[in-house]
Amino acid sequence: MTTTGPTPSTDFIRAIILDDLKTNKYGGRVHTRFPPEPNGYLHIGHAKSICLNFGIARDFKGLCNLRFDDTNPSKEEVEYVDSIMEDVRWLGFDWADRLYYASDYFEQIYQWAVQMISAGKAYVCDLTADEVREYRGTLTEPGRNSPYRDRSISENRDLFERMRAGEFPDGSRTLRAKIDMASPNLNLRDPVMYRILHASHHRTGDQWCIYPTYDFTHGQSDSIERITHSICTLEFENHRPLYDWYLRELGIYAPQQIEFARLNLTYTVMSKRRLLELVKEGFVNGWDDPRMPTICGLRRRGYTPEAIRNFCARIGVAKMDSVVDIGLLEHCLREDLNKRAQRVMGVLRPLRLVVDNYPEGQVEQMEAVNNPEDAGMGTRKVPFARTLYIEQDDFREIPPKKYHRLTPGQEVRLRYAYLVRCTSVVKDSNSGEVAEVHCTYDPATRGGNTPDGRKVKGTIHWVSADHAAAAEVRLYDHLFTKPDPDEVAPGQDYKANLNPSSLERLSRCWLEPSLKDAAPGSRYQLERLGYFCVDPDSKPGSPVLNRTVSLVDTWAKIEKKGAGGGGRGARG
RNA sequence: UGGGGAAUAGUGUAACGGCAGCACAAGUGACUCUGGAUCACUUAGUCAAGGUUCGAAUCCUUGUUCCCCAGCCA
Repeated sequence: MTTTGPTPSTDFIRAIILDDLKTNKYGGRVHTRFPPEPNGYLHIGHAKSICLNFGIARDFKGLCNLRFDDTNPSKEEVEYVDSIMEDVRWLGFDWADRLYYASDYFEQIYQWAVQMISAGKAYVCDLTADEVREYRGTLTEPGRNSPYRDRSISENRDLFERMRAGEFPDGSRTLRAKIDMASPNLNLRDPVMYRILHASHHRTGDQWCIYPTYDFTHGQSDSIERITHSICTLEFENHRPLYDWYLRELGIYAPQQIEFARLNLTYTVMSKRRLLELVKEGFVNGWDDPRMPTICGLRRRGYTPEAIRNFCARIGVAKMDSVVDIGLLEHCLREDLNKRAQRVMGVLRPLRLVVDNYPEGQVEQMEAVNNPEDAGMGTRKVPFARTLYIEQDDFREIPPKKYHRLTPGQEVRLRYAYLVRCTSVVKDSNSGEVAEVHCTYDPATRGGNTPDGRKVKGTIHWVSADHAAAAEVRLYDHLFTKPDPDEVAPGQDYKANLNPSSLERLSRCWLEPSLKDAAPGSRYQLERLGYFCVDPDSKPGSPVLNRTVSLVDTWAKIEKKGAGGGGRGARG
């Protein structure tokens, strides 16, 4: 906090904690928890919560638990708990030996339910789900008491015991809190505490056929773990009075719940329901599809934990519903990758370039800088020869205004190699498209230097045709075409805004030879193109690259602005 | 039409009765062997109307808009 750089101002939650520390509210303790339900993969929204909870523990020298809120056996699976642990760890956080499951507390929670019954604060209700809804009333009308509300304590105890023993079918009865059917807060209209569910639980197996609801579990779990600050999202604000009521009636330790606004991002969706739908209906290739906002998707895309953590620090924490520009996430990514990614050359859409006056069969090893931002990363050799590939975009027979690249008569620099001047083009006899470009080089400019001090506006990348490694490159764009995917015509849903070109596969790309056996997961900057990472689909000798994010493209902006004037792409 | 929340540049977020600041985005220029990076500069804001005060984004009143709640989901 007292070191260099702008001091991040404390968010409203840290302000509360600071204050609690001052008043010694929890004896100087700060103990938070990250409580996911294992019913899906973690996404960038969870990362915000993870950074908040673990970050607070780190900042205040406190602790943060990982606890699975696994109270609904019908939706939860081990696959999800494994992935959640992997993702939290990958993000750089450690719960040490404090891994908990709400299901570990089932017996205690059951005993608390019995205690509530004995105190006359809970009853077994025989109403069906539909009837419960009817009796609940509406937003503006009070509800009515259940006809089973005044059962005797002993009858309630007996019935609840028999619920546990499995005597009743699913949905036939519930245990309900006896609070107030006229409460303006619907959560307080005799909420369900236990439901009958003959389902196998991922941890407790068939030990139980009744399961506590989240509402009757969450506060108590926090209480058992002596959580001081129970941080959750806004939609649980209405539930806080209920949690407080349970804790007070039970007479047990009560943490302080603080709600913050969940993260929303432009051009994507964040709800688990929707992400599941995209996976199940095949709109993406699994939870770790690089287009997904899931942590594993971002990881496969090439995101770094540092970039995600930095993003979470920059978006702040508040109670206002908001939508963060995905451009900020991309900015944080570029900022991190710029510092650490090794530079290499690769051509995505190849166009043959023949250097006519370069000796046939000659090969020179050109020295290239690995990272201009970090001299410590050293240099490497890149082979140069007579026949090269350059990017189709880097040649125009009829150049638009301000075009600095290769064009008949104009000189450009081949990065780290030589200055060349285009002399002629060869066109495909059928399509009429440019198939090959011929040029001559200036031997005095070896390494890309200009001994005579002459200025060259354009520098383009290249690979030697005989030495390059063939690769597949996958380009990604936003998953949705609109910043707000919910902006649809009547009768349509968010899927109508799915971006049909969110994935583009280029199968005939050429990379400099050093990338031939690049390890999956490693990240590079392909100069002038963007940041890429090696996908697990790669086979030895045939790499597959994902474009993590493009470089800021000033030329594209200029070209777009001048639209209507400049000629279109050479590749059509 | 019940209850609970929230409103500050295009976006996100500070300022806690005392000069409305920062970041991203956008724009302009410098520099450059990546049209990258970097640097400099510019545009742009307190939901509205009243009130209290020497002084209001901040306190009070009224209004407006948006979000959440009628799962035996979390």
